[in-house]
Amino acid sequence: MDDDWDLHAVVRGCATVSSTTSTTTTTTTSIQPPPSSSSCGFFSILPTTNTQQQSNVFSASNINNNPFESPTSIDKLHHNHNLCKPFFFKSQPFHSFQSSSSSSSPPPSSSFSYSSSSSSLNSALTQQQQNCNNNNKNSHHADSATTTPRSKRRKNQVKKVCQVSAENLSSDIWAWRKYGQKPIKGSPYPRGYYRCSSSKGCLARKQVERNRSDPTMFIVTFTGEHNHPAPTHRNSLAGSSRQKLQAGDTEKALTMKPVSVSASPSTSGVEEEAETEAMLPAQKSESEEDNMEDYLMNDDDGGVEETDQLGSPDMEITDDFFEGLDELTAATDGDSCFSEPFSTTSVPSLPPLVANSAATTAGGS
DNA sequence: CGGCTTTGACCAGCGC
DNA sequence: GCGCTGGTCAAAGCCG
Repeated sequence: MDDDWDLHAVVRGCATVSSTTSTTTTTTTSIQPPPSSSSCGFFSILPTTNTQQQSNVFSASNINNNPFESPTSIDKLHHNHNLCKPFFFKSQPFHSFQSSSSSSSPPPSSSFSYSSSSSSLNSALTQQQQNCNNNNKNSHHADSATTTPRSKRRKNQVKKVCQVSAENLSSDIWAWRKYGQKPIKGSPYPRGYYRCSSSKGCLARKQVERNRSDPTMFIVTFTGEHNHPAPTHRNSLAGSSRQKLQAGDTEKALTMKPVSVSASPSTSGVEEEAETEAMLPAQKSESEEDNMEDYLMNDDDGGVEETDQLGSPDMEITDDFFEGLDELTAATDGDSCFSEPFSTTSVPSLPPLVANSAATTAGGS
């Protein structure tokens, strides 16, 4: 009831990008087909360095597609980067930044970090780090978290937090279904809860929340792993559910401000809009698939992109962002995740995928 | 008809 | 042990 914006829409599409924010602005204008070459993955998981061990920070910059991709990709990542694969993130062009001092330099785009419960991020981070390590070693990492039937705020639960822009949000290849929304204390924006709808048994979940400081950006938290391969093709039905927003809406959405928690639910604007923007109906369609495939292919092939690509222009992370994340990342402090300043200036362009990412994934089969 | 969104209520974790 | 808050479930409604 109080929610101002509905995350759902956004989520649907973008699941992958987790971070928070995306710049809506960009979104609208900047939705372009991704250069195949750029291909980037969606997120890049970077192992933070040292001190932090592995609090992996993921930054989603642009996004494209899926955070969790097929295992293959992951493997590559692993081999190459030792990324944590807790969620099967695919690498995408994100910037990863580490935050050294919590808020020192804001990363340009989105950042990804593992965190456990929001309240105990610190511990969580620690654990996460451990998990990451384990994950790297075993690759099962997420199981524990995932398997948990209903894990409500678990300190140990492994979560990945990222900031994504609306664009990124929509770029997710996975299909997400919204199962809840709640107003969060301290935040004018409600948090949307999504679960992977690609597969019934999939434990992957995602939480989308707007950055308080920067409403244009979204904080996405991933929990659990996908127990199925990433959808290569999107179903028309999948996620299709309701996209009413159109370009015009988008603007509105963007315009939306963090109202007090009592905004009307239906507004759902932001997300939807974001999505909408991302996915222009016209663009979506087959081409999207093609692009997606290309994307994926590139990712797989290149694999490397994750790290460098990034160009994620969309995501600009500023102090504001951090401030907002502060709470979330408080724990990260040193570790963290958000630190490197990337220059996200150039946004690669979202693949058409983004457009419907929502549906995207799901269908596959 | 199937799937998704929305919303209220319930349950459980966490901090004090 | 209590209260608060978050996370999930389930029912109703809507849309393609």
